[in-house]
Amino acid sequence: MATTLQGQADVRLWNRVIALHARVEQRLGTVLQRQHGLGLSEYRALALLAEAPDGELRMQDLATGLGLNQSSVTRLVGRLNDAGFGYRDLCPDDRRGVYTVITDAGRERYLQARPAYEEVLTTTLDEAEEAAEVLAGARQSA
Amino acid sequence: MATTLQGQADVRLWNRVIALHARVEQRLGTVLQRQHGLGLSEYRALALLAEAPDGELRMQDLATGLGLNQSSVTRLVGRLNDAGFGYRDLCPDDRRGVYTVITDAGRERYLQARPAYEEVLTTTLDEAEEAAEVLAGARQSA
DNA sequence: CAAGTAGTTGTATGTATATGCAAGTTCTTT
DNA sequence: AAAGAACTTGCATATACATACAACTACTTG
Repeated sequence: MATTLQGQADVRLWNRVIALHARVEQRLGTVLQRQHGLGLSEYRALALLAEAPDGELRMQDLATGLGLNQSSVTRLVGRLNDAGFGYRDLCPDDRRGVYTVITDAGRERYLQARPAYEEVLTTTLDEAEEAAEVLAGARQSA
Repeated sequence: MATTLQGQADVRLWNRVIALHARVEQRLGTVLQRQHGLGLSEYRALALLAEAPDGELRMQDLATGLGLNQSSVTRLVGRLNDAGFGYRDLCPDDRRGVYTVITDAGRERYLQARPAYEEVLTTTLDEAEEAAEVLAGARQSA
């Protein structure tokens, strides 16, 4: 129950991960929203779908792939639907299952947004020299 | 505007950071909430306050320290207030400023929760062998 | 074998909440 | 007096948790 040395080292390490994560995600979100009208989760869902075979995934797979709740994915896919970036399709062999399929418009928007995403990411990681340190991981060495 | 090699490498790296972040934060949040009745942001705010000189910080400093918005901090501090873990105090030299001061109850709850926080963190990082990889940072080497 | 029953899995919906953005208020500084 | 800073408040929204429902699976019982 006492706080261990390893524990405290992990806390410090994790604090830096959190800070880096917050900064990067915030910037990515802002740029995607302002320049491409896409939320971060929506962008990532499109990315997963675009790279999936036949451009379709089941809700569950999207959920785990995005690190989101199943209910969150239901709503996320709803938004993609409303925006015309995807549509639902029934699973023929398991009628409980639902596929989300990316549309051409979805693919197009994804491809339009991708360069901005990558650029912001690279820039921000470069900028945070700390990133090198953090990712260099002082963990095992503690 | 094209997607660069560095860009794609960064995307893959970042995807792993995101996944690790989601897993760790989710577990930390669950344990703190269930076992200690504390949200993750509240716990971290208490941690910052507990370690600050005189146990007090200005809203701004809390905001940047937590990676949160000013408005979010206003409400977060409101919750700490309601829970009896902190209170507001006016800044004598700049009457726009507001200090949030941690109470004894706040310190106590923080100290109670800390071992769980550290243990979950260490366990989850250990568990994710991937973490070693991720934190080993394949960034510059790409 | 057919039909019913129990338990599990895949999604969707109701509801609560934490967060962000934009605008407003009070104080400071130049 | 004007500009800016620190905080608060109104509002919108994305997310999580609990719950509900439909479909599938495995047994049991007639």
